[in-house]
Amino acid sequence: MKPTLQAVADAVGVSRSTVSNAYSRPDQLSAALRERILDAARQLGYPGPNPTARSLRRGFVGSIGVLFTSQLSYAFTDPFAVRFLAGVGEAAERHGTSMLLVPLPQAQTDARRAVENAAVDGFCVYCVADEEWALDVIRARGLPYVSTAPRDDAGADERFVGIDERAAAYSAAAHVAGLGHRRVALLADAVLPDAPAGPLTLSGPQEVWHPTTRGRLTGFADAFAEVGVDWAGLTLLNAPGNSRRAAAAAVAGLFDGPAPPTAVLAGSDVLALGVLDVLAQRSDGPVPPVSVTGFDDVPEAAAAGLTTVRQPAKEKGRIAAELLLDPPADAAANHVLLPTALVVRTSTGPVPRS
Amino acid sequence: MKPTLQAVADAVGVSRSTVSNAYSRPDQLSAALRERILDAARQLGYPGPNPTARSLRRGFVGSIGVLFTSQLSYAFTDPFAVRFLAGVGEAAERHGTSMLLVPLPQAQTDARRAVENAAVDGFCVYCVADEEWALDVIRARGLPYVSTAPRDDAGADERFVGIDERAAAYSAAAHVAGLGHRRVALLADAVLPDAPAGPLTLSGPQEVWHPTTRGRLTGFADAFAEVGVDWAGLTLLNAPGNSRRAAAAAVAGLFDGPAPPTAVLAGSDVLALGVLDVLAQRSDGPVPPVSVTGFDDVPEAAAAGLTTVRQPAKEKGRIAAELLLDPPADAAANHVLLPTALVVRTSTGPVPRS
DNA sequence: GCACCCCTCTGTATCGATTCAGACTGTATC
DNA sequence: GATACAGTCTGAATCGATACAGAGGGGTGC
Repeated sequence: MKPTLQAVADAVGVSRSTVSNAYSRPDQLSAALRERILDAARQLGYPGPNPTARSLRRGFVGSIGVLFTSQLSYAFTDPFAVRFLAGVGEAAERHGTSMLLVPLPQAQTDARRAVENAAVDGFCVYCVADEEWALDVIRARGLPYVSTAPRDDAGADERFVGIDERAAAYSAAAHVAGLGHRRVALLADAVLPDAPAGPLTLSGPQEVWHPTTRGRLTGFADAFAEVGVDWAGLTLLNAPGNSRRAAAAAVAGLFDGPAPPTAVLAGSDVLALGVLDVLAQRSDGPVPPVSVTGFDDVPEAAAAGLTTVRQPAKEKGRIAAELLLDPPADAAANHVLLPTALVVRTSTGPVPRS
Repeated sequence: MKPTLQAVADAVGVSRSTVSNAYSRPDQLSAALRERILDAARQLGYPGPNPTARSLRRGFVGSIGVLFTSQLSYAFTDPFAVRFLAGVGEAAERHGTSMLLVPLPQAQTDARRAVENAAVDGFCVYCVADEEWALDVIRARGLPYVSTAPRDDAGADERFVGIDERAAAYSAAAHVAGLGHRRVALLADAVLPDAPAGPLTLSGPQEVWHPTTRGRLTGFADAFAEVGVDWAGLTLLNAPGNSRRAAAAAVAGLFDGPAPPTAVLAGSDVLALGVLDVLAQRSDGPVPPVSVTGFDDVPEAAAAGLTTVRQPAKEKGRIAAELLLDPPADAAANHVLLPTALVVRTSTGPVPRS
């Protein structure tokens, strides 16, 4: 039987309240008595107030949840997610708050249950898929949250940190279009739920499922529309799972046709790197170079010479947590749009003369 | 006022127990009543049993803590730590358990408090510094834990997952020694607490502070002792913080003397990569190449051509969590030693003839 | 000398659930 | 027809703390 606060109280001969105060409100009792209590606690092996009981009574937990709407293990595989987590961790650390990483089971019901059961004071929702149901649960629990994906029906007061996905993507596509590319493939994760890796036909970017992906593809499309390439003229590829492997699977056979694309615009660096992997392995004779762009500017991108759109990953995490832990009084400040920048490296170049 | 379980009970006209059972033990009531209760709950906006209250009564929380005895943000910066976390996450996911990342404040007292206050069922202790005090707290709380650093006074039944640090380090050093190197520098983190970056004099590896570092340096020393280079003949460098920058600071000026080392053995890949950074920038005329080895075989190591000792990072995390969540009946199986392998790449070579 | 206040400490109510022994009903067993 | 038993549901006890009003004693101001 582990000693309780009551046991310490009995040992010292004071009331339970006083022992509690010795731990949580030292100013409420004399220093001498406090020392006696702490000594007795040490003697008894009392490890301090039970965190769970304390949370129940106090009404808060002292930790924030980070929700990935996908495998938790994914979070550590994706370099962008890792940097995001680093930012969250930094802010949490500063506030003396812990981070709870909540894995979501595959089954919808269990996943719901997981969000319902998480002992946290709020959530940073990092969306890699549809998250509406999760937000419903969080709202029902009356917990605050910060979202990182644009949502169509977001209330004005809803806390959000993100970027202008469309404009950011536009900048990359405009760069590629400016280099003369007209036969172009767009590669992205979560274009449609449950679609396999490979080509996909949609009547327009507005049909794209995931809001982040939708924003980026819209930006790509807009830039090419301006140079006379409409949506139907672009090749759309789905790469479910946002991994190098998924990218490789998605572009399989892409360059073997009679008029292969001269550029691939990817919705993330990870996908772009996957494409570069594939291109690097195509050493079957002299092939005209293919331009590739990514998105995020993860650390690996620089080494690979990848042209990409930089967004401040760590900053995003930091601000998300900050918005949760220390919300600004001004409601407008709850909606943060971060800057992005096109980073041109060696993976893009002019269209080769064929 | 958020609805409680009692409110739902009142609405339906049943006892609190029955509502509780509707959520936690569906077999304890008729399906019809259960539906009525769940409906009422939905109507009232009751989000399910309060996790904290549930944990208090049930006696467990459903999450495990991961303790880094350093800045939490470090955990996401160090590629080895990230892979370790990925492993923990994988196991946690499989067990439907959440992971709580606990940031430790600088101040000793606050750090103690943080471990005392973490609402978890057990700890994976990832040590980057002295952790004895943390283990004391955890034991006082009566919580199970898994350690990943060798401890001298570890009980036989103490759960542990790690590698044979000495033997692993020995293999790297023997390789370098076999290449003919005799003027060698050893570079490591946490050689002594609070020591600045740079050279350090110790009478032997047994004086090294951190047990992991101690094991590795002992292995290095053993290999060189066998070829006639004793401890005093080796240059010891401290790189506090285990970062590329720390490595760069530690080796500053190292190669400018009359008889610079021809090889640097680092206690981690991150440090080794820092050394390679420095060497790459020394383009001041033709310098004889310096052999460098790392430790861990993080993803970046391969790209850099770094000779290193591979240890299964993700596996380590996975097994640590597994040991915690599903301890083997056999006490001996609580002590897991993982295999390591020397991976020879291009960063090591024979001593240049001068 | 009285009123007032501050400093310490106590006692009770409360946070929101789960547990478990039992009450009650209806059905199967012999 | 009595006994046993399975299936449902209830009530009180309990998990381990914190909050808050207030009691009691000593000091201060006037």
